[in-house]
Amino acid sequence: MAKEITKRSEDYAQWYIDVVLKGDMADYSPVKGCMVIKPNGYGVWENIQRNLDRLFKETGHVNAYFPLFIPESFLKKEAEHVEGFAPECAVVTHAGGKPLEEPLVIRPTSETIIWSTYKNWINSYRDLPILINQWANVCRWEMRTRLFLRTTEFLWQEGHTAHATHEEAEEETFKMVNVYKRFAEEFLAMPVIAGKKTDHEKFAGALHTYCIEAMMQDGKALQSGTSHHLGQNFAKAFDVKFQDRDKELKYVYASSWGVSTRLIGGMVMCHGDDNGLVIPPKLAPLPVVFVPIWRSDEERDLVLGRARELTCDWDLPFFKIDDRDQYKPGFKFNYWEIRGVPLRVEIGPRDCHNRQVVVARRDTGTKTPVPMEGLRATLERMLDEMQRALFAAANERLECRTFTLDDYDEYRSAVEEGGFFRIHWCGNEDCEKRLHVETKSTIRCIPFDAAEESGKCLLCGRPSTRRVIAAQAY
RNA sequence: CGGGGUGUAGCGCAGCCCGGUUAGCGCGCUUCGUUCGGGACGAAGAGGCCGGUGGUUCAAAUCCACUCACCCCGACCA
Repeated sequence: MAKEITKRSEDYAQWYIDVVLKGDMADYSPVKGCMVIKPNGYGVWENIQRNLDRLFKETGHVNAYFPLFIPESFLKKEAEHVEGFAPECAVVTHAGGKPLEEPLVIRPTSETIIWSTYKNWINSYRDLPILINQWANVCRWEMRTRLFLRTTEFLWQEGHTAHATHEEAEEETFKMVNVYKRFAEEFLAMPVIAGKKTDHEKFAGALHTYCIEAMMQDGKALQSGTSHHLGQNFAKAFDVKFQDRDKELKYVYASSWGVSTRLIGGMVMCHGDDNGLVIPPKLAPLPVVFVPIWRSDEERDLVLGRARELTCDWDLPFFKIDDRDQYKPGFKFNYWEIRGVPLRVEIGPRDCHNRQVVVARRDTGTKTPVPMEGLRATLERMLDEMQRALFAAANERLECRTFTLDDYDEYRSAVEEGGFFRIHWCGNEDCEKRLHVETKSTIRCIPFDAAEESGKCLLCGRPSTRRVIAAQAY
Protein backbone atom coordinates (compact mmCIF):
# COMPACT_ATOMS: atom_id res chain seq x y z
CA MET A 1 0.00 0.00 0.00
CA ALA A 2 1.14 3.47 -0.73
CA LYS A 3 2.43 5.15 2.35
CA GLU A 4 2.62 8.90 2.59
CA ILE A 5 -0.34 9.63 0.32
CA THR A 6 -3.40 11.11 1.95
CA LYS A 7 -6.57 9.20 1.10
CA ARG A 8 -8.95 10.91 -1.31
CA SER A 9 -11.78 10.35 1.13
CA GLU A 10 -9.87 12.13 3.91
CA ASP A 11 -8.74 15.26 2.15
CA TYR A 12 -9.03 15.52 -1.60
CA ALA A 13 -6.94 18.70 -1.88
CA GLN A 14 -4.09 17.22 0.12
CA TRP A 15 -4.34 13.99 -1.84
CA TYR A 16 -3.81 15.97 -5.03
CA ILE A 17 -0.68 17.65 -3.68
CA ASP A 18 0.68 14.35 -2.40
CA VAL A 19 0.14 12.64 -5.73
CA VAL A 20 1.79 15.39 -7.75
CA LEU A 21 4.83 15.52 -5.46
CA LYS A 22 5.22 11.82 -4.68
CA GLY A 23 4.42 10.96 -8.27
CA ASP A 24 7.56 12.85 -9.17
CA MET A 25 5.76 15.28 -11.44
CA ALA A 26 6.73 18.58 -9.87
CA ASP A 27 8.52 20.45 -7.13
CA TYR A 28 7.96 23.81 -5.55
CA SER A 29 10.30 26.54 -6.68
CA PRO A 30 11.99 29.27 -4.65
CA VAL A 31 9.48 31.76 -6.07
CA LYS A 32 5.96 31.80 -4.72
CA GLY A 33 3.41 30.26 -7.00
CA CYS A 34 5.94 28.89 -9.45
CA MET A 35 6.78 25.25 -9.94
CA VAL A 36 9.47 23.02 -11.32
CA ILE A 37 8.06 20.46 -13.72
CA LYS A 38 10.05 17.26 -13.29
CA PRO A 39 10.65 14.71 -16.05
CA ASN A 40 7.64 12.58 -15.13
CA GLY A 41 5.39 15.62 -15.43
CA TYR A 42 7.16 17.23 -18.35
CA GLY A 43 7.07 13.93 -20.22
CA VAL A 44 3.29 14.06 -20.05
CA TRP A 45 3.37 17.63 -21.34
CA GLU A 46 5.63 16.59 -24.21
CA ASN A 47 3.14 13.92 -25.17
CA ILE A 48 0.30 16.42 -24.95
CA GLN A 49 2.29 18.75 -27.18
CA ARG A 50 3.20 16.12 -29.71
CA ASN A 51 -0.31 14.81 -30.16
CA LEU A 52 -2.16 18.09 -29.97
CA ASP A 53 0.34 19.68 -32.32
CA ARG A 54 -0.44 17.00 -34.85
CA LEU A 55 -4.15 17.78 -34.58
CA PHE A 56 -3.38 21.46 -35.13
CA LYS A 57 -1.29 20.69 -38.20
CA GLU A 58 -4.00 18.42 -39.54
CA THR A 59 -6.43 21.31 -39.34
CA GLY A 60 -4.12 23.57 -41.30
CA HIS A 61 -2.27 25.46 -38.61
CA VAL A 62 1.43 26.32 -38.42
CA ASN A 63 3.61 27.20 -35.45
CA ALA A 64 5.44 30.46 -34.81
CA TYR A 65 6.87 32.24 -31.81
CA PHE A 66 6.13 35.72 -30.51
CA PRO A 67 8.14 37.41 -27.75
CA LEU A 68 7.70 37.18 -24.01
CA PHE A 69 7.90 40.95 -23.45
CA ILE A 70 5.07 43.23 -24.49
CA PRO A 71 5.14 47.02 -24.38
CA GLU A 72 2.78 48.07 -21.63
CA SER A 73 0.90 50.40 -23.97
CA PHE A 74 -0.11 47.47 -26.22
CA LEU A 75 -2.05 45.84 -23.45
CA LYS A 76 -4.05 48.98 -22.90
CA LYS A 77 -5.37 49.19 -26.45
CA GLU A 78 -8.35 46.90 -26.02
CA ALA A 79 -10.49 48.24 -23.19
CA GLU A 80 -12.09 45.04 -21.96
CA HIS A 81 -8.83 43.15 -22.38
CA VAL A 82 -6.78 45.54 -20.25
CA GLU A 83 -9.41 45.55 -17.56
CA GLY A 84 -9.33 41.76 -17.46
CA PHE A 85 -5.59 41.32 -17.34
CA ALA A 86 -3.97 44.41 -15.83
CA PRO A 87 -4.22 43.29 -12.20
CA GLU A 88 -2.43 40.03 -12.84
CA CYS A 89 0.42 41.23 -15.02
CA ALA A 90 4.06 41.18 -14.03
CA VAL A 91 5.84 44.27 -15.32
CA VAL A 92 9.52 44.78 -16.00
CA THR A 93 10.51 48.34 -15.15
CA HIS A 94 14.28 48.04 -15.10
CA ALA A 95 16.78 46.47 -17.46
CA GLY A 96 20.39 46.98 -18.30
CA GLY A 97 20.83 48.62 -14.93
CA LYS A 98 18.50 51.51 -15.81
CA PRO A 99 14.79 52.24 -15.63
CA LEU A 100 13.10 51.46 -18.95
CA GLU A 101 11.48 54.24 -20.92
CA GLU A 102 8.38 52.12 -21.32
CA PRO A 103 7.73 49.27 -18.91
CA LEU A 104 7.46 45.80 -20.43
CA VAL A 105 4.65 43.48 -19.49
CA ILE A 106 5.43 39.78 -19.32
CA ARG A 107 2.74 38.25 -21.53
CA PRO A 108 -0.36 37.03 -19.72
CA THR A 109 -1.55 36.02 -23.22
CA SER A 110 -0.34 37.21 -26.59
CA GLU A 111 -3.29 38.79 -28.40
CA THR A 112 -1.81 42.28 -28.26
CA ILE A 113 1.72 41.51 -29.44
CA ILE A 114 0.34 39.24 -32.14
CA TRP A 115 -2.22 41.68 -33.48
CA SER A 116 0.29 44.49 -33.54
CA THR A 117 2.33 42.17 -35.77
CA TYR A 118 -0.54 40.90 -37.90
CA LYS A 119 -1.18 44.52 -38.79
CA ASN A 120 2.01 44.40 -40.85
CA TRP A 121 1.23 41.06 -42.42
CA ILE A 122 -2.28 41.72 -43.62
CA ASN A 123 -3.17 43.93 -46.55
CA SER A 124 -5.42 41.92 -48.81
CA TYR A 125 -8.02 39.20 -48.52
CA ARG A 126 -5.35 37.11 -50.24
CA ASP A 127 -3.32 37.28 -46.99
CA LEU A 128 -6.11 35.55 -45.11
CA PRO A 129 -6.67 33.40 -43.27
CA ILE A 130 -3.69 33.34 -40.93
CA LEU A 131 -3.71 30.16 -38.88
CA ILE A 132 -0.89 30.36 -36.37
CA ASN A 133 -0.27 28.61 -33.09
CA GLN A 134 2.48 29.09 -30.57
CA TRP A 135 3.77 26.98 -27.70
CA ALA A 136 4.86 29.31 -24.94
CA ASN A 137 4.98 30.22 -21.29
CA VAL A 138 2.82 32.99 -19.84
CA CYS A 139 2.58 34.69 -16.45
CA ARG A 140 -0.47 35.63 -14.45
CA TRP A 141 -0.04 36.88 -10.92
CA GLU A 142 -2.75 34.91 -9.17
CA MET A 143 -3.64 35.34 -5.52
CA ARG A 144 -3.89 31.68 -4.86
CA THR A 145 -1.92 29.04 -6.71
CA ARG A 146 -2.06 25.27 -6.97
CA LEU A 147 0.40 22.93 -8.65
CA PHE A 148 -0.47 22.59 -12.36
CA LEU A 149 -4.01 23.92 -11.85
CA ARG A 150 -3.04 27.53 -11.30
CA THR A 151 0.57 28.63 -11.22
CA THR A 152 2.08 32.06 -11.67
CA GLU A 153 3.96 30.94 -14.75
CA PHE A 154 2.48 28.19 -16.87
CA LEU A 155 3.04 26.51 -20.20
CA TRP A 156 0.39 26.49 -22.86
CA GLN A 157 -0.34 26.81 -26.52
CA GLU A 158 -2.23 29.74 -27.95
CA GLY A 159 -3.71 29.72 -31.41
CA HIS A 160 -4.30 33.10 -33.03
CA THR A 161 -6.16 33.19 -36.30
CA ALA A 162 -7.23 35.97 -38.65
CA HIS A 163 -10.14 35.71 -41.04
CA ALA A 164 -11.96 37.74 -43.64
CA THR A 165 -15.44 37.10 -42.34
CA HIS A 166 -17.31 36.67 -39.12
CA GLU A 167 -18.60 33.31 -40.29
CA GLU A 168 -15.13 32.01 -41.01
CA ALA A 169 -13.82 33.11 -37.60
CA GLU A 170 -16.82 31.51 -35.97
CA GLU A 171 -16.21 28.28 -37.83
CA GLU A 172 -12.61 28.28 -36.63
CA THR A 173 -13.57 29.00 -33.02
CA PHE A 174 -16.05 26.16 -33.04
CA LYS A 175 -13.71 23.80 -34.86
CA MET A 176 -10.96 24.26 -32.29
CA VAL A 177 -13.09 23.69 -29.23
CA ASN A 178 -14.05 20.42 -30.85
CA VAL A 179 -10.41 19.59 -31.45
CA TYR A 180 -9.93 20.09 -27.71
CA LYS A 181 -12.87 17.89 -26.90
CA ARG A 182 -11.54 15.17 -29.12
CA PHE A 183 -8.06 15.46 -27.63
CA ALA A 184 -9.31 15.41 -24.04
CA GLU A 185 -11.40 12.32 -24.64
CA GLU A 186 -9.04 10.41 -26.87
CA PHE A 187 -5.72 11.13 -25.18
CA LEU A 188 -6.42 12.29 -21.64
CA ALA A 189 -9.30 9.77 -21.42
CA MET A 190 -11.19 12.65 -19.87
CA PRO A 191 -14.79 13.15 -20.96
CA VAL A 192 -15.77 16.80 -21.28
CA ILE A 193 -18.83 18.94 -21.83
CA ALA A 194 -18.30 21.34 -24.70
CA GLY A 195 -20.32 24.50 -24.69
CA LYS A 196 -20.48 28.24 -24.56
CA LYS A 197 -19.43 30.42 -21.62
CA THR A 198 -21.83 32.97 -20.22
CA ASP A 199 -20.94 36.59 -20.99
CA HIS A 200 -19.74 36.98 -17.44
CA GLU A 201 -17.32 34.08 -17.78
CA LYS A 202 -16.05 34.80 -21.28
CA PHE A 203 -12.53 35.93 -22.17
CA ALA A 204 -11.79 39.61 -21.66
CA GLY A 205 -12.01 41.01 -25.18
CA ALA A 206 -13.98 38.24 -26.86
CA LEU A 207 -17.44 38.26 -28.41
CA HIS A 208 -17.98 34.87 -26.90
CA THR A 209 -16.00 31.95 -25.53
CA TYR A 210 -16.42 28.24 -26.06
CA CYS A 211 -14.97 25.81 -23.57
CA ILE A 212 -14.63 22.23 -22.49
CA GLU A 213 -15.46 21.40 -18.89
CA ALA A 214 -14.31 18.20 -17.21
CA MET A 215 -15.49 16.68 -13.95
CA MET A 216 -12.90 15.74 -11.35
CA GLN A 217 -13.33 12.85 -8.93
CA ASP A 218 -14.60 15.18 -6.21
CA GLY A 219 -17.35 16.32 -8.55
CA LYS A 220 -15.87 19.76 -9.19
CA ALA A 221 -15.58 21.19 -12.67
CA LEU A 222 -12.29 21.99 -14.33
CA GLN A 223 -12.23 24.36 -17.28
CA SER A 224 -9.83 22.49 -19.49
CA GLY A 225 -9.69 24.46 -22.70
CA THR A 226 -11.12 27.60 -24.23
CA SER A 227 -11.70 28.94 -27.73
CA HIS A 228 -12.63 32.58 -28.25
CA HIS A 229 -14.32 34.38 -31.08
CA LEU A 230 -12.69 37.80 -30.85
CA GLY A 231 -14.75 39.40 -33.60
CA GLN A 232 -13.13 42.61 -34.80
CA ASN A 233 -12.18 43.81 -31.32
CA PHE A 234 -8.44 43.36 -31.66
CA ALA A 235 -8.42 44.33 -35.33
CA LYS A 236 -9.99 47.63 -34.35
CA ALA A 237 -7.70 48.12 -31.38
CA PHE A 238 -4.63 47.53 -33.55
CA ASP A 239 -6.08 48.88 -36.79
CA VAL A 240 -5.79 45.70 -38.81
CA LYS A 241 -7.68 46.10 -42.11
CA PHE A 242 -7.64 44.27 -45.38
CA GLN A 243 -8.95 45.11 -48.81
CA ASP A 244 -11.64 42.65 -49.76
CA ARG A 245 -12.69 41.39 -53.19
CA ASP A 246 -15.26 44.15 -53.32
CA LYS A 247 -12.41 46.71 -52.95
CA GLU A 248 -13.69 47.74 -49.53
CA LEU A 249 -11.33 48.10 -46.54
CA LYS A 250 -12.54 45.88 -43.71
CA TYR A 251 -11.45 44.95 -40.25
CA VAL A 252 -10.18 41.41 -39.81
CA TYR A 253 -12.02 38.83 -37.72
CA ALA A 254 -10.09 36.87 -35.12
CA SER A 255 -10.12 33.80 -32.94
CA SER A 256 -7.81 32.59 -30.21
CA TRP A 257 -7.74 29.28 -28.37
CA GLY A 258 -5.61 27.58 -25.76
CA VAL A 259 -4.96 24.73 -23.40
CA SER A 260 -2.32 24.67 -20.70
CA THR A 261 -0.38 22.53 -18.27
CA ARG A 262 -3.60 22.65 -16.26
CA LEU A 263 -4.57 19.62 -18.35
CA ILE A 264 -1.99 17.67 -16.36
CA GLY A 265 -3.74 18.62 -13.14
CA GLY A 266 -6.98 17.47 -14.73
CA MET A 267 -5.41 14.18 -15.70
CA VAL A 268 -4.24 13.64 -12.13
CA MET A 269 -7.65 14.41 -10.63
CA CYS A 270 -9.51 12.42 -13.25
CA HIS A 271 -7.58 9.15 -13.02
CA GLY A 272 -5.36 9.13 -9.93
CA ASP A 273 -6.15 6.86 -6.99
CA ASP A 274 -5.05 6.34 -3.39
CA ASN A 275 -1.89 4.64 -4.59
CA GLY A 276 -0.81 7.63 -6.63
CA LEU A 277 -0.79 8.68 -10.24
CA VAL A 278 -2.53 6.87 -13.04
CA ILE A 279 -1.33 8.11 -16.42
CA PRO A 280 -3.38 7.30 -19.51
CA PRO A 281 -1.23 5.08 -21.78
CA LYS A 282 -1.34 7.49 -24.71
CA LEU A 283 0.32 10.20 -22.63
CA ALA A 284 2.60 8.09 -20.44
CA PRO A 285 6.28 9.08 -20.64
CA LEU A 286 6.96 5.45 -19.78
CA PRO A 287 4.15 3.05 -20.75
CA VAL A 288 5.77 -0.19 -19.59
CA VAL A 289 8.23 -0.99 -16.84
CA PHE A 290 9.88 -4.37 -16.34
CA VAL A 291 10.53 -5.49 -12.78
CA PRO A 292 12.87 -8.46 -12.87
CA ILE A 293 12.84 -10.81 -9.89
CA TRP A 294 15.81 -12.87 -8.78
CA ARG A 295 17.48 -14.44 -5.74
CA SER A 296 20.91 -15.53 -6.82
CA ASP A 297 23.39 -14.12 -9.30
CA GLU A 298 22.56 -16.99 -11.68
CA GLU A 299 18.89 -16.09 -11.52
CA ARG A 300 19.75 -12.44 -12.01
CA ASP A 301 21.63 -13.26 -15.20
CA LEU A 302 18.84 -15.52 -16.43
CA VAL A 303 16.02 -13.09 -15.75
CA LEU A 304 17.74 -9.92 -16.90
CA GLY A 305 19.08 -11.72 -19.94
CA ARG A 306 15.61 -12.85 -20.90
CA ALA A 307 14.12 -9.39 -20.31
CA ARG A 308 16.75 -7.84 -22.56
CA GLU A 309 16.25 -10.49 -25.18
CA LEU A 310 12.50 -9.87 -25.21
CA THR A 311 12.95 -6.15 -25.67
CA CYS A 312 16.03 -6.07 -27.86
CA ASP A 313 14.26 -4.49 -30.82
CA TRP A 314 11.81 -2.30 -28.90
CA ASP A 315 11.92 1.48 -29.16
CA LEU A 316 13.15 3.12 -26.01
CA PRO A 317 10.65 5.47 -24.47
CA PHE A 318 8.17 2.60 -24.61
CA PHE A 319 9.76 0.60 -21.81
CA LYS A 320 12.38 0.43 -19.09
CA ILE A 321 13.95 -2.48 -17.27
CA ASP A 322 14.34 -1.60 -13.61
CA ASP A 323 17.52 -3.55 -12.94
CA ARG A 324 18.48 -1.64 -9.82
CA ASP A 325 20.21 -3.97 -7.40
CA GLN A 326 19.54 -2.14 -4.19
CA TYR A 327 15.75 -2.45 -4.19
CA LYS A 328 13.53 -5.44 -3.73
CA PRO A 329 10.74 -6.09 -6.22
CA GLY A 330 8.07 -5.03 -3.75
CA PHE A 331 9.68 -1.65 -3.42
CA LYS A 332 9.82 -1.26 -7.19
CA PHE A 333 6.16 -2.19 -7.57
CA ASN A 334 5.22 0.69 -5.33
CA TYR A 335 7.79 3.01 -6.83
CA TRP A 336 6.36 2.73 -10.32
CA GLU A 337 2.78 2.63 -9.15
CA ILE A 338 3.04 6.01 -7.43
CA ARG A 339 4.50 7.36 -10.65
CA GLY A 340 1.54 6.13 -12.66
CA VAL A 341 3.25 3.79 -15.14
CA PRO A 342 0.35 2.02 -16.93
CA LEU A 343 1.76 -1.52 -17.21
CA ARG A 344 4.27 -3.40 -15.08
CA VAL A 345 5.86 -6.57 -16.39
CA GLU A 346 7.05 -8.91 -13.66
CA ILE A 347 9.58 -11.43 -14.83
CA GLY A 348 11.19 -14.01 -12.54
CA PRO A 349 12.83 -17.43 -12.78
CA ARG A 350 9.48 -19.22 -12.72
CA ASP A 351 8.27 -17.11 -15.61
CA CYS A 352 11.39 -17.82 -17.60
CA HIS A 353 10.77 -21.55 -17.28
CA ASN A 354 7.14 -21.17 -18.27
CA ARG A 355 7.99 -18.78 -21.11
CA GLN A 356 5.60 -16.21 -19.74
CA VAL A 357 5.56 -12.96 -17.78
CA VAL A 358 3.06 -11.43 -15.38
CA VAL A 359 1.57 -8.11 -16.44
CA ALA A 360 -0.02 -5.83 -13.85
CA ARG A 361 -2.35 -3.05 -14.91
CA ARG A 362 -2.07 0.20 -12.99
CA ASP A 363 -5.74 1.20 -13.03
CA THR A 364 -7.26 -2.11 -11.94
CA GLY A 365 -4.29 -3.70 -10.20
CA THR A 366 -5.04 -6.97 -11.96
CA LYS A 367 -2.18 -9.33 -12.72
CA THR A 368 -2.32 -11.43 -15.85
CA PRO A 369 0.07 -14.16 -17.02
CA VAL A 370 1.09 -13.44 -20.60
CA PRO A 371 3.16 -15.59 -22.97
CA MET A 372 6.55 -14.20 -23.94
CA GLU A 373 5.65 -15.02 -27.50
CA GLY A 374 4.24 -11.86 -29.07
CA LEU A 375 4.66 -9.88 -25.86
CA ARG A 376 5.01 -6.52 -27.52
CA ALA A 377 1.72 -6.90 -29.36
CA THR A 378 -0.02 -8.09 -26.20
CA LEU A 379 1.25 -5.09 -24.27
CA GLU A 380 0.08 -2.71 -26.99
CA ARG A 381 -3.32 -4.29 -26.84
CA MET A 382 -3.46 -4.05 -23.05
CA LEU A 383 -2.43 -0.40 -23.16
CA ASP A 384 -5.21 0.22 -25.60
CA GLU A 385 -7.70 -1.57 -23.36
CA MET A 386 -6.56 0.43 -20.36
CA GLN A 387 -6.88 3.69 -22.28
CA ARG A 388 -10.47 2.83 -23.13
CA ALA A 389 -11.24 1.60 -19.62
CA LEU A 390 -10.04 4.87 -18.12
CA PHE A 391 -12.30 6.83 -20.40
CA ALA A 392 -15.24 4.55 -19.72
CA ALA A 393 -14.80 4.86 -15.95
CA ALA A 394 -14.50 8.63 -16.12
CA ASN A 395 -17.46 8.85 -18.44
CA GLU A 396 -19.59 6.77 -16.15
CA ARG A 397 -18.67 9.01 -13.26
CA LEU A 398 -19.62 12.06 -15.30
CA GLU A 399 -22.98 10.56 -16.16
CA CYS A 400 -23.72 9.35 -12.65
CA ARG A 401 -22.93 12.69 -11.16
CA THR A 402 -24.81 14.86 -13.60
CA PHE A 403 -28.19 15.81 -12.20
CA THR A 404 -31.23 17.58 -13.53
CA LEU A 405 -32.75 19.85 -10.93
CA ASP A 406 -35.53 22.45 -10.80
CA ASP A 407 -35.69 23.28 -7.10
CA TYR A 408 -33.28 25.89 -5.78
CA ASP A 409 -33.25 24.64 -2.17
CA GLU A 410 -32.55 21.15 -3.38
CA TYR A 411 -29.80 22.53 -5.59
CA ARG A 412 -28.15 24.46 -2.78
CA SER A 413 -27.59 21.42 -0.66
CA ALA A 414 -26.83 19.08 -3.55
CA VAL A 415 -24.21 21.25 -5.23
CA GLU A 416 -22.01 21.11 -2.16
CA GLU A 417 -21.62 17.39 -2.67
CA GLY A 418 -20.16 18.01 -6.13
CA GLY A 419 -21.42 17.07 -9.54
CA PHE A 420 -22.79 18.81 -12.61
CA PHE A 421 -26.28 20.22 -12.47
CA ARG A 422 -28.48 20.78 -15.47
CA ILE A 423 -30.56 23.78 -14.46
CA HIS A 424 -32.71 26.35 -16.14
CA TRP A 425 -31.32 29.86 -16.26
CA CYS A 426 -33.00 32.93 -17.66
CA GLY A 427 -29.78 34.38 -19.04
CA ASN A 428 -29.72 37.29 -16.63
CA GLU A 429 -26.38 38.17 -15.08
CA ASP A 430 -27.95 39.07 -11.74
CA CYS A 431 -29.19 35.52 -11.33
CA GLU A 432 -25.79 34.22 -12.33
CA LYS A 433 -24.09 36.36 -9.69
CA ARG A 434 -26.60 35.40 -7.07
CA LEU A 435 -25.99 31.75 -7.80
CA HIS A 436 -22.28 32.31 -7.34
CA VAL A 437 -22.59 34.24 -4.09
CA GLU A 438 -25.16 31.96 -2.51
CA THR A 439 -23.88 28.56 -3.57
CA LYS A 440 -20.18 29.07 -4.48
CA SER A 441 -21.03 27.40 -7.75
CA THR A 442 -21.00 28.92 -11.22
CA ILE A 443 -22.56 28.37 -14.60
CA ARG A 444 -19.84 26.39 -16.30
CA CYS A 445 -21.27 26.45 -19.79
CA ILE A 446 -24.27 26.26 -22.03
CA PRO A 447 -23.72 22.87 -23.67
CA PHE A 448 -23.79 22.70 -27.45
CA ASP A 449 -26.02 19.65 -27.28
CA ALA A 450 -28.54 21.22 -24.89
CA ALA A 451 -31.95 20.57 -26.39
CA GLU A 452 -34.56 23.28 -26.64
CA GLU A 453 -36.64 22.95 -23.52
CA SER A 454 -38.86 25.55 -21.96
CA GLY A 455 -38.64 25.94 -18.22
CA LYS A 456 -38.27 28.43 -15.41
CA CYS A 457 -35.04 29.99 -14.18
CA LEU A 458 -33.89 28.17 -11.06
CA LEU A 459 -33.34 31.49 -9.33
CA CYS A 460 -35.96 33.98 -10.49
CA GLY A 461 -38.56 31.80 -12.16
CA ARG A 462 -38.56 33.73 -15.41
CA PRO A 463 -38.75 31.73 -18.63
CA SER A 464 -35.74 29.81 -19.90
CA THR A 465 -35.32 28.00 -23.20
CA ARG A 466 -32.58 25.49 -22.39
CA ARG A 467 -30.63 24.05 -19.51
CA VAL A 468 -27.10 25.08 -18.57
CA ILE A 469 -24.44 23.24 -16.58
CA ALA A 470 -23.73 24.59 -13.12
CA ALA A 471 -21.15 23.28 -10.65
CA GLN A 472 -18.50 24.22 -8.18
CA ALA A 473 -15.25 24.68 -10.03
CA TYR A 474 -11.50 24.78 -9.66
C1' C B 1 -5.88 40.90 0.91
C1' G B 2 -7.83 38.20 5.35
C1' G B 3 -7.30 33.45 8.46
C1' G B 4 -4.06 29.43 9.89
C1' G B 5 0.73 26.96 9.72
C1' U B 6 5.96 26.16 9.09
C1' G B 7 11.27 27.52 8.70
C1' U B 8 16.84 22.89 12.90
C1' A B 9 21.13 17.36 7.73
C1' G B 10 18.41 15.77 1.06
C1' C B 11 13.17 14.66 3.27
C1' G B 12 10.00 14.23 7.81
C1' C B 13 10.43 15.80 12.73
C1' A B 14 12.10 16.39 18.29
C1' G B 15 14.65 19.94 21.28
C1' C B 16 12.54 25.99 22.54
C1' C B 17 7.94 27.05 27.89
C1' C B 18 12.29 26.40 32.09
C1' G B 19 19.12 29.69 28.07
C1' G B 20 24.50 26.00 30.06
C1' U B 21 28.81 19.54 27.55
C1' U B 22 30.44 17.79 21.23
C1' A B 23 22.34 19.73 18.69
C1' G B 24 19.29 14.65 18.47
C1' C B 25 15.75 10.85 16.13
C1' G B 26 13.42 8.36 11.76
C1' C B 27 13.77 7.92 6.46
C1' G B 28 17.12 8.59 2.60
C1' C B 29 22.56 8.57 1.15
C1' U B 30 27.90 5.88 1.12
C1' U B 31 30.72 1.06 2.01
C1' C B 32 30.55 -4.27 3.15
C1' G B 33 27.73 -8.69 3.87
C1' U B 34 23.17 -11.39 3.90
C1' U B 35 18.42 -10.71 1.24
C1' C B 36 15.01 -10.38 -3.31
C1' G B 37 7.22 -13.03 -6.58
C1' G B 38 3.98 -6.43 -2.84
C1' G B 39 7.81 -0.89 0.51
C1' A B 40 14.27 -6.40 3.60
C1' C B 41 18.15 -6.75 7.62
C1' G B 42 22.87 -6.15 10.17
C1' A B 43 27.46 -3.52 10.85
C1' A B 44 30.33 0.74 9.88
C1' G B 45 30.20 5.86 7.90
C1' A B 46 29.21 10.82 5.57
C1' G B 47 26.16 14.87 6.18
C1' G B 48 24.31 21.25 10.35
C1' C B 49 26.90 29.11 10.44
C1' C B 50 19.15 25.73 14.09
C1' G B 51 15.49 31.15 7.66
C1' G B 52 17.89 36.37 8.17
C1' U B 53 19.25 40.88 10.98
C1' G B 54 19.68 43.25 15.49
C1' G B 55 19.21 43.08 20.84
C1' U B 56 19.43 40.87 26.15
C1' U B 57 23.25 37.69 28.60
C1' C B 58 29.45 35.37 31.05
C1' A B 59 26.64 32.12 27.63
C1' A B 60 21.14 31.97 22.61
C1' A B 61 18.34 26.78 18.27
C1' U B 62 16.12 28.24 23.08
C1' C B 63 14.36 34.94 25.60
C1' C B 64 12.98 39.97 22.98
C1' A B 65 12.28 43.08 18.49
C1' C B 66 12.21 43.48 13.50
C1' U B 67 12.34 41.04 8.91
C1' C B 68 12.24 37.40 4.82
C1' A B 69 10.30 33.14 2.68
C1' C B 70 7.22 29.12 1.67
C1' C B 71 2.82 26.06 2.43
C1' C B 72 -2.49 25.37 3.50
C1' C B 73 -7.68 27.48 3.84
C1' G B 74 -11.21 31.67 1.96
C1' A B 75 -12.55 36.34 -1.96
C1' C B 76 -10.38 36.74 -8.26
C1' C B 77 -8.62 33.60 -12.52
C1' A B 78 -6.61 28.91 -17.74
